[in-house]
Amino acid sequence: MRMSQHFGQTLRNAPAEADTEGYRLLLRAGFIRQLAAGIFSYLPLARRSLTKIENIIRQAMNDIGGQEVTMPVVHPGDLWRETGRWYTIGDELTRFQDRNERDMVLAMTHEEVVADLVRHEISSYRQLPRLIYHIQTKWRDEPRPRAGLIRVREFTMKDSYSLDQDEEGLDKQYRAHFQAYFDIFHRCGLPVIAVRSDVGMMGGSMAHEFVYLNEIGEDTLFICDNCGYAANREVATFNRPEAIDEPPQPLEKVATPNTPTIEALAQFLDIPKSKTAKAVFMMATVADETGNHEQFIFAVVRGDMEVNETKLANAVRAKSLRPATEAEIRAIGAEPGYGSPVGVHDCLIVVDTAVTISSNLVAGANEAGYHYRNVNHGRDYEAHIITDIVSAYAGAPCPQCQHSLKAVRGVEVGNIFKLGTRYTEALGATFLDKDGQSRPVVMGSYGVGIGRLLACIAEHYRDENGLKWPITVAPYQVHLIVLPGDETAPIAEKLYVDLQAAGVEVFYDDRDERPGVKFKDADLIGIPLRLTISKRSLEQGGAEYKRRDSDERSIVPLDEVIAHVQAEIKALQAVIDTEVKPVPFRA
RNA sequence: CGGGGCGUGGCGCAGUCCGGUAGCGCGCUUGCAUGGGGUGCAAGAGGCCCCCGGUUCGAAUCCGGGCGCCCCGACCA
Repeated sequence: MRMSQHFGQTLRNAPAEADTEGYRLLLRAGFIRQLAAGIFSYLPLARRSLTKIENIIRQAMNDIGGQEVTMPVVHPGDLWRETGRWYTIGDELTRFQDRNERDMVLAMTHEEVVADLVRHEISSYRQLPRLIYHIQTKWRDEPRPRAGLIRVREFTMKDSYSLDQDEEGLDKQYRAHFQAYFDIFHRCGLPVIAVRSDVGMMGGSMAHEFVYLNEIGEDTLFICDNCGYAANREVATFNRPEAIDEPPQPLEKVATPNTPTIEALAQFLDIPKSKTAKAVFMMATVADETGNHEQFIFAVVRGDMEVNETKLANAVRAKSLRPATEAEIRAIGAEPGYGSPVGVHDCLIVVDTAVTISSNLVAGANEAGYHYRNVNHGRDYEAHIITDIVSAYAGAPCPQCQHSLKAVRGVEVGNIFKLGTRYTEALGATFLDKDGQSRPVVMGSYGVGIGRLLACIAEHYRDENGLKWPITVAPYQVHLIVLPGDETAPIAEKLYVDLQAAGVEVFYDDRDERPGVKFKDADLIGIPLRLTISKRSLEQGGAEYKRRDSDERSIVPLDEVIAHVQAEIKALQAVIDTEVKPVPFRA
């Protein structure tokens, strides 16, 4: 492409809304433009990089047996009613009516359509396993888009769906994706880690996220530097301290004026927070045959720990949780700020395991200004559910090796889910097995956010002058600059033509601009290799060659330029290839 | 949904408190000079001051209502 013909310009000043550096550079270099909150246009440079990313993904998917399809962006609402998600998903699912007043939705994901296809196309075990995928626009009306391309409302995603007879087949395809995803991200030059994650609104039995570790991310992860344990905050566990073998003491009511918080209580009684039990009151929305209803949840955790709402919601199979009101708290016999499970009624008591192995805790007396000393689970109250409902924290002991966990931020660029039969059962997508038995197809779903991946690469490969694309995803391979001089123009023109004829992707700056402008733009756009034809370079015997990631410049004789460039591209590619290697599966 | 900020040529901003001819830098156009790190000089083009209503002789500025964008939180396959 001749830069004189190129659509899109570089900017000296980035628009004010750009807050992360990678986003600023993508705007300044003319890759993307924002149309509305969380809605972007991709200009030619970005489009070329996206196409390369997509093709890397296509190859990886095809390599594990994937077949590309395209599924619609607009779905009938009835299909989403059949799986129940019409009712369970809130405003992030955009609904509208067509001219005949039929309910429609904008696709935020495609499980429904896949299951619908499956029920029409798959009838026999002979047609399984299968893997289909597509690269398609999705719409999620996020409450708060942010950080440029990291969290958007309209986005392109590769999503694949595995179809199997049984769990065993699913596991095989799941593991194939696990490796394929590492291959994809490594070919794009992006370092990622895989972490266990919550299955969330997708439902299912196992899920991993692929995370690019960076402060701009909005996922909090807990990782162990010692053994490699890594998990999303939503599911991260840690090793509970050993039970303190302390004989139960008699229950004792004590006056504790003005101590509605654990902080104040521990200070007032001069005890560590770990010797207290904290009551957290939530209202859970639970669905059963009769529809949705609310259930009061009385969660008990040790005073030094925090309730993890995802874990709690999973423990009680709630669709959603909200804090209980003071009136609701009093209605079960508790008192805000002084609550304990001792003597409450009409609620589901969920107790964290750390509480059940601790004895003689201080807990509320369900009366303002009073607490009980020596509260013991099993003697003073019974839990309905005992499980892990607290968040891991920085410094907590690793569940695998006891080493101290570290909290880090990251961006989720991909995920893999074992869905099971949730969607196929709901839609009646069944097949006949060898024995003639009708069984639901077992599904997995696997996503990669394409734009988000581009944004992460931009964030990772940059310096103070601009972007520095890895060769595999760079919009062009070579940035050719021509500077004024008697012979420079015809030589550069010929080089431009010859490089392209040799299969090299060239971005040719043929504009009438000052040298400084051209060099600044080249650095900003970040194409990996740069060639300059100038009076000076010709005097020195050829073209000046420079890599974006190095300050070294060299002169390459004109008749060797093409071979040199091809060799350099190959060398850069080889560096990427060494990163693409098997990664052991961690469940 | 709660809290905060912002909305003025393409981009970045000043002007708003205290109402009186709409400004600056960058970019853009033209010319001359320059020609290896966003060059210099000169002359230009370009604005429903987010929208609607109100107050006023007069509103970018004051008042009311809306919309949009950004940040923090809530939320988030």
